[in-house]
Amino acid sequence: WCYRAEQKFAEHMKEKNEARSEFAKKKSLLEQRQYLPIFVSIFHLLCRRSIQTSLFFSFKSTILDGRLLPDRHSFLAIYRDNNIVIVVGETGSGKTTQLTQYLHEDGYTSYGMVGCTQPRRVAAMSVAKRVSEEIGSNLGDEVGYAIRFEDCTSEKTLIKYMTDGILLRESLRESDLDHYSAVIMDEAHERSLNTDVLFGLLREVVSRRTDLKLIVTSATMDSDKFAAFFGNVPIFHIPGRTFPVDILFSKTPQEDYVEAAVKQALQIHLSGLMGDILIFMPGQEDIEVSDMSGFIPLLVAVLPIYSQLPSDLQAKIFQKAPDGVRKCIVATNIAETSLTVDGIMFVVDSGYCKLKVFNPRIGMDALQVFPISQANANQRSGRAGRTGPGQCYRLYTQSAYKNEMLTTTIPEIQRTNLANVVLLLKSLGVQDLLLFHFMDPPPEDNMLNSMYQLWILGALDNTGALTPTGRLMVEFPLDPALSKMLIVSCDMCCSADILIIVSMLSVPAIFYRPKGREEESDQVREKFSVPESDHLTYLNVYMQWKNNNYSSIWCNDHFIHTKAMRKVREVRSQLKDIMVQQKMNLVSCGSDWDIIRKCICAAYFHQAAKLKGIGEYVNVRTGMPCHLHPTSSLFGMGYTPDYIIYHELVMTTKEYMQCVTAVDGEWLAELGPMFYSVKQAGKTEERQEGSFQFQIRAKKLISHPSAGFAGK
DNA sequence: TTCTCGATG
Repeated sequence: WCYRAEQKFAEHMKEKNEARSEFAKKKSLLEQRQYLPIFVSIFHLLCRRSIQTSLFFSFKSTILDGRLLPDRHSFLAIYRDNNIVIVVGETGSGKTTQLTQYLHEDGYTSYGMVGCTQPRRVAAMSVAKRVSEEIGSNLGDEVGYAIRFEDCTSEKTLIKYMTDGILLRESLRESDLDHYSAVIMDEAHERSLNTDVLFGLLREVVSRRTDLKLIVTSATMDSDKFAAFFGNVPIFHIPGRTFPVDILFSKTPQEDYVEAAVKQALQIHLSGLMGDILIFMPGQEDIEVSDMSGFIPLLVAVLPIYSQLPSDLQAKIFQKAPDGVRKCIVATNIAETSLTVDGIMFVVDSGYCKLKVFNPRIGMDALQVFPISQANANQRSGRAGRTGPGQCYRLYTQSAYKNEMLTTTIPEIQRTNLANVVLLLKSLGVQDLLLFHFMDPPPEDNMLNSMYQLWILGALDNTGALTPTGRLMVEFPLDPALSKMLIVSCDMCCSADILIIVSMLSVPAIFYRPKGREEESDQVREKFSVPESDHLTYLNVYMQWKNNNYSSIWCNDHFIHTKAMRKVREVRSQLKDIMVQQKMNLVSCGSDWDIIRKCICAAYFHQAAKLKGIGEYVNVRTGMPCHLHPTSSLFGMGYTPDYIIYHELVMTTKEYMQCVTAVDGEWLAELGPMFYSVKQAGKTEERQEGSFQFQIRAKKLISHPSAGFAGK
């Protein structure tokens, strides 16, 4: 009974509604709601302190009545007495759709909205749609949602679903969140960057506003930690409805996880058991390399899925395979949380994932393969138990799981560049960032480095306070250096052009390089190439796309991701609105591309490299060798400028600079005087014309500002 | 001469 209910409820999350379940057709929405575990089952309350009394009464009344009362009553009773509650809601418990409605039904929406945050946009949209149907109103009236680029709420809205990033932005405008009577932070156990910042902020807001209620959802394993962080608050457990999954560990460690995964999938297939297979791999490359050719005569549809895959190919994993054909989906961790495929009976888990880790000391990201955490492993195996009992084959030993894996993944806030977080907190008036209450504080090094970077960009002054430039930078949903570039471009009269470049840089992967057609796509890409700059190459691509009426056919013909370009246009339009609002003028410099390069230099002078040898560069400040990425316009051309700036430094197989632009040495000294000085070199034999030659040297900083504002 | 895990504003 339980299993069937879960199966049916899974239906409502599907984007396409044509296959509405019989359950959904027969039962009214109210009846469906009452089937949910959150409504009918007993809450297991691990209570603390004074909460015990109120819990006692609510359970007592349950028993007195002689039947199981819907435990929403005991939940609401506890909630009335506590400003913050942790809810452990397992998959299929109904917490996401029901908690908001309970609060609404209990009168909380009479003095403000009930807000519910989600880490992902699709979730915010689809849940809002479902809840508006349950309440019986049009989406956008009583129940609405807000995500970037789309605000589907009105003055009537009482229940608002949104991404956590939106709530964070709202707190900039209204730091006490006065519009809300209650906030539910859903999927908080995923610990997104925004969630972690909101944790610290909301903890303060609740202490200031005694009428604001907060619910934080968590996974079982970190509920105690969450409760402690918010001040020993009560924890509710709501059971879920999923099918049992057999977990099978590898007896010995696997050396080659790709090969092991393929073998395991074949073995499952030959076992004669029915059901689709989902394989978790760390990255796109492993997925493409996975040689499933042994499957072809055996009636298996091998389907790759990763975020960079064009959407028409992505859609294939949701299509029903022909009769008698088994689907074998090979996925990155996109299939862990972001998308759900029904009918998976077998999961094969490589035990690895790719993560970006930031090294503040050298300002470099590294994209590395790491063992997954136990939480990841459980999430992956759970994917086999959504529509029936399943099996999960883990390509690692039980001892590796127990002894080598972390219980949970290191939260993003501890492994990312914090410049944006620091800027946001500064603008929210947080004086001493090192004392800000993070659940898991980021490394101090990282915080100081981010403050330093903001000082370089002129967003913070010598005392660590926000400057007018910094205040303007916060307005943009961009990384600080990109905001800075946009602001500077107004004075340099190339804002319309920089606006496009900034928008292009805000979107991943413009160029598409399909397997088997690498050379062909490289040749097409070269046609867009501006020899001295990848930034200008991007501008060129956008202008040509615009001249071709933003055509998607044109994109396909030129190996350009249509989806990415559409997003560029959306971002551009949003940024333009903010510029208009901030009274920043929009002007193009036409074909004077030197101005554009100088403008880029004004915001990125801190990421400069100097030519050393043929096609080899070293970082001007650190002396560290770094390489042009083979996708760069400057790569392999005869043209090797003395100085370049880079947008990003990523360590993969080597230290690669991604997106570079040639700059004049004098610009570096002019725009980044805290780093560079111009030194007049003596005439040397090799140099002709006797002209001054400039040597840009990294200058030792006279005063390191972090010393000044570490404590303040 | 390489490849970008996943999300967000």
